[in-house]
Amino acid sequence: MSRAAAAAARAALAPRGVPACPLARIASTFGAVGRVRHIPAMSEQIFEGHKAVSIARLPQHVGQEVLVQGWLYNMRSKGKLHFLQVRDGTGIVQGVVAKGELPDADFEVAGTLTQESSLRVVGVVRADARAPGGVELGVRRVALVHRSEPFPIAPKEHGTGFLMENRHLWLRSRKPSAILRVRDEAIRAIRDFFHEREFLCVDAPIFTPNACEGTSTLFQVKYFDDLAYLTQSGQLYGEATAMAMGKIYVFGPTFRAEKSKTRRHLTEFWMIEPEAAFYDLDDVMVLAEDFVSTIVRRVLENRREDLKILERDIAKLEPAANTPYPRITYRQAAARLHEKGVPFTDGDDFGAPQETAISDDYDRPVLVHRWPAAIKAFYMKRDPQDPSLALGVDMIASEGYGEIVGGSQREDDLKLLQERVAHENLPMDAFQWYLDLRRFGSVPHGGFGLGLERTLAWICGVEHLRECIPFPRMLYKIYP
RNA sequence: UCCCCGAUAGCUCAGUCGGUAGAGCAAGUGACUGUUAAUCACUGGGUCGUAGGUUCAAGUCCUACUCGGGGAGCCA
Repeated sequence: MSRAAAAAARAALAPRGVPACPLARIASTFGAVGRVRHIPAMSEQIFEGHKAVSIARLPQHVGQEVLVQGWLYNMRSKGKLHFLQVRDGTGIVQGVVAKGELPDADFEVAGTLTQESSLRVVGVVRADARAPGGVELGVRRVALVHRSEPFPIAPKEHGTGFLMENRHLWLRSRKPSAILRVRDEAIRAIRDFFHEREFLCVDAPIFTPNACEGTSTLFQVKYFDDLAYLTQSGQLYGEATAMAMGKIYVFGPTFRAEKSKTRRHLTEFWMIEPEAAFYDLDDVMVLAEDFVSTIVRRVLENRREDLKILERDIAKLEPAANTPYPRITYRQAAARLHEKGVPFTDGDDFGAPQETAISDDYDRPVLVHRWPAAIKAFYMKRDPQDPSLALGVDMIASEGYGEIVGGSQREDDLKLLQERVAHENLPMDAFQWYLDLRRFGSVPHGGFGLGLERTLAWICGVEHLRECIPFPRMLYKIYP
């Protein structure tokens, strides 16, 4: 179909009173689409002749009479006026219900609405400087879909324990909704980032026959007549796939059964693990800073309103949208800790206080590389300049949010890797397939893992990791 | 596994020296044509986490347990 013919077809199909090309609006919201080769059938919801419009897109419909479908977030009444705060997941808009401007029966219904009642509202979109979102709705019809029972979460202060017990309902509130939208943006930024750089999305298994790194406590499950574990990392499988496809990433859930009871831990979280053949440690570090800065940039570009709802100090986030990120060695970091008087024993891993002290020196995340091999995983390659060091790198987020990336160049020599497996008392048989990767065309390679929820907690500036996933799984907590 | 803190109305909390249970908000009713967590008036609302102990008397003191929160270790 020629471009002109496509335009004509679009014009013919476009409903009255809306712009001729709905795809143009989608393109502007979701990023550029290529040449439009066909016009998809879009699901449209009509009520009494009015087309449903999401609250986020109301500013594009000023002057039009539209349908909004959603839930009552809050209501205030003033005499013969009702102010309905209606939410639909994309935003909140105020509907002004004035007696005389709609059927009396609808006015009466509006007056008796309870919080979180579901409803359809038809009204005229009008720009109003007093409205927080810039527009409000002059209501012409109110149709109750379901009258809500008293809603447990009043627009008031609540404790985190109570809110988490009602997580299925709390998701409807402003802050959780904003975080879910930022999460969606970050996930799409991640997929776009890797696609643009020719990394293929592959999936690693969730059931695994053995502990990947042999260290963490894992969830045990019955696997027919055997035992299996829920994966703690897709990395080893990622390495195998990278030897097949060159550059890949694994994006999936990860499970840890450790009894960590802090705001920085979940038992189920999402991890993104790129792995690339022919990458050395420097390549891994460049990739990591490029990656994290891209996620930050995308959220700043497309989800600024949500960051405002979250009261995020954007000035503190903006430097992280630019590369390069500072890089220091473990030894330099250790020296700096001593300089600052932070308690620390050389050779140890960093705990939360050490991470915070290191990151406080910079306005963006910092990469700490070349760690003592003794405290790092068996698969990390030794530094040829100093075999006591592993070619590993951690990225520590700013403002005390801690480690968000852990990565390394992998050991690609069969003999050395076998020695490491033996030294760590790992089951050699279970690792034969992994060792095969060093038998058949072994190459230098590396990658890292990024914890999605920790990254989101930092970007959103929220205190608790559990707020960054719709239904968090934590120590002893699995409801709702 | 260890350390610290907490549990009183639907929610957030106060409750003095041990002496018969309080507030704000929410809910219900009513008033008000520009409210932004509206305001005002009235109304209803309690097995003080559970079990035991001390005492004439326990929300309050003691012990154990349960649940929740924070942290250490471990990790992303």
